[in-house]
Parts: sequence; structure tokens; C-alpha cells
Amino acid sequence: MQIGEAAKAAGVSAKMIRHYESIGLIPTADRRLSNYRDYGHDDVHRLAFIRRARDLGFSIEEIRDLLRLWADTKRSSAEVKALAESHIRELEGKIRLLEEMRGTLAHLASACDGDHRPHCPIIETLAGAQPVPAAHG
Amino acid sequence: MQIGEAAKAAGVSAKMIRHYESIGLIPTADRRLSNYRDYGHDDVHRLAFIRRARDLGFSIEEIRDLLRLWADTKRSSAEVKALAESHIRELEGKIRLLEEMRGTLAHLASACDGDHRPHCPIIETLAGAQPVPAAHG
DNA sequence: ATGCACCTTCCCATCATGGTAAGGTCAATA
DNA sequence: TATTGACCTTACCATGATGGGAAGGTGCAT
Repeated sequence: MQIGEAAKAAGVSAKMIRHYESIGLIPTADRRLSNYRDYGHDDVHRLAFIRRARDLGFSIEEIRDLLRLWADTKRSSAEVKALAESHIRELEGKIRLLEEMRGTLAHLASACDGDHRPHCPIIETLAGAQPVPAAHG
Repeated sequence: MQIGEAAKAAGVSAKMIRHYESIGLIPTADRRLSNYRDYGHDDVHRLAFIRRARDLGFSIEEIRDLLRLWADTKRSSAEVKALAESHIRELEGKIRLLEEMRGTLAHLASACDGDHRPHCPIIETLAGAQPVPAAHG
């Protein structure tokens, strides 16, 4: 099948399929006489694998490892689990950062009257005033 | 003061100061005869403002708005609060996405034995097998 | 023969940041 | 005075994953 059909079947864009090929994440596609890339079901299967891994937030390099582990039928499940847990830790690090931002900002917003007057602890904190102390309770 | 000193004082890199100037986030710096940029305390103050806003995850365009609001002493605190709350919603959206990834992955990892054997629900799910059903309790 | 939908490669843009190269400025020191 | 070293300047390239668009080729249906 052509790249567009493979893309639709796997849930990735044709653009990204070409990109994945260019960075060696997937093997070079076969070509028709027309020079059009030609894909089979195995290719779509691999692309769908990549798509699901992306949906779980794995980076391209992590997916490269996952594809290796997938292809290696003798690899231990411990290797896969270690990779997954490493990624879980990355996710948790990002979540912590975002939650810290949200917490600080929510605190400032709650201290802001949000009315017609100019006084605003949000701007004042950004401007370097001491942040409003957290309420005790 | 020179750009390096201003950068250190504000907690941003000299590189980024030049960048902020090039995109019009901060005004064009004064120049010495040497063609070196010259900064004063107000400039450092503004850069530190930007730095704090970045630390809270605001984008450059949001910071552009924040700087406008900061400069406008007659603006209402409601405007600032609206911008902050909009950003809080962005943060919460990102957090939700990451937590969903983490949840799915943690579930898969918990179902993976992590031993020397090849069988692994993580890889199998990525490969398109039905995901292991969530435990009821 | 014309048109349309698809494909090809190539280049550019995003966002915030860093790296490096090639060269100018300036103060201290040998 | 000459050199060294720390600082500055601009300009270009890179990141990671993705999309947009241009210019042109392929192939099928009218």
C-alpha cells in the first residue's frame, strides 16, 4: 500500500513516516516503479507500535530501544520493565514541576482580588516583592 | 553594567537577553562606545520579572502580556488574574495528559513480571494486543 | 486531454535555549 | 609595549517532534 494508506491505518502522518525512515527508526521502505514507497502489514504494525509509544510519551530514542526489545524475542521482561519505569520517573518529574508551578500560581491567584483595582499580588510577586505567605489552614 | 553582569544579577543567560531583545520582549539596550550593551537596574528588574514568569511556565507571548500589564499601572487586577488562571488551566491540561500516561504505564509495568523471561505485557500492549484490563479495586 | 488525488524531495517554522566560530574591546600584567 | 585573558559582538547551527508549503512526478477516471 502507499504511504497515505499506511499512515491512516497506523494513525500517524505520512510526513512522520518519512521522518522516521530518515532517522533510521524504521527500515527504508520498498519502492514501486513509480518511486512511491510501498508498505505491508508488518510496516503498519510497526508504525502503530510507534504511535502507541508516542501516545505514552516515549521519546524517539526510547522508542528505538523499545523496537529493539520488541524484535528481540529472547530479551527479558525485566529489560522492558526497567525502560518503562525509567520513563515513568521522567513523567513524574515533569508532573512535579508542573504541579509546583500550578500550586504557586493558584496560591497567588487566590490572593488576587480580581476586581477593577490595580493592586495585584501576582504581578507584584513576579516583580520581585516577597511572595504572599501561605495561609496556615 | 555589561550584559554578563546583568545576566548574573537577573538569573538569565546573556544569550537569552540578546534573544529577548531580538524578539522585542525587552527594549533595545543602550550601547557603549565599544558597542557593548549597557544595562541599568530597571533592566535587571525587568529581566528578573521575565525569569520568574518563565519559572512559572509562562510562554514568551504570555510574558509579553504580563509585562504590558506590569507597566500599565491603571490596569485592573482582574486582567492579571484572568491571564494567570488561563495559564493555570494550561498547566492542568498538561498535568492531566502526563498523569494519564503515567497511569497507563504504571498499570502495564505492574502487570509485568520483570524477570528473565520474555513475556511482557508492556511490549505486547504497544504491539497492539488488548491492554490488560484494569483491576477492579 | 484534462483534472484530481496522490506521491516525491527540499526547505522553512515552531519554542526556548545552548553551542560555537570569528572577531572586537579593554584592563591587567610581564 | 606587547601579550594575555576575560569579556563582548554578530551569525549560524542544533535541539525534538511535528506541520506547512512549494515545485514537480505518477496514475487513474472522466
